[in-house]
Amino acid sequence: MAHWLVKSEPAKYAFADLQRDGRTMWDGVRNNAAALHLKAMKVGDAVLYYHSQEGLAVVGVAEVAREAYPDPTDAAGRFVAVDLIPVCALDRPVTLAEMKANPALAGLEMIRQSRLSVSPVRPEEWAEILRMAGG
DNA sequence: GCCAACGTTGGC
DNA sequence: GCCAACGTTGGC
Repeated sequence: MAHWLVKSEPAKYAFADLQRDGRTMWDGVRNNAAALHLKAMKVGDAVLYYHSQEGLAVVGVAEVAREAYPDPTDAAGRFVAVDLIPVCALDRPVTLAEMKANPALAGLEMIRQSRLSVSPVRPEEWAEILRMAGG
């Protein structure tokens, strides 16, 4: 099972919205690198949910419920969407500042390339972030 | 609000 | 095919 991290502006779609809805279509990705990651996702893969712009922290865990399919919001048909379901909120959010300050996370893709909205997370990085969350 | 990073576009 | 200009994202 692979691990991922997705970003969302909480003002647009927060983790609480995903918990309320029970499931969401992760659409609107218009970046090729991010789209490649979406295409690599498998059902059951675990996904960290990060709040950008406001919060600046990983706040929850989600799971891939449907693998990549054509994004209905992309008229050109070049990009894909996946479906996500909520798993749990973190006991404590893990902030970007904390992650940047942790040498164990120096290689984290979302830190190395800050604009990438969908990025892979290594197993040891996943474990470290959950540890920081108090889980 | 500013700016850095980075992807995309378009002229040549 | 190169590269400058431009747009977008996202942290600060």
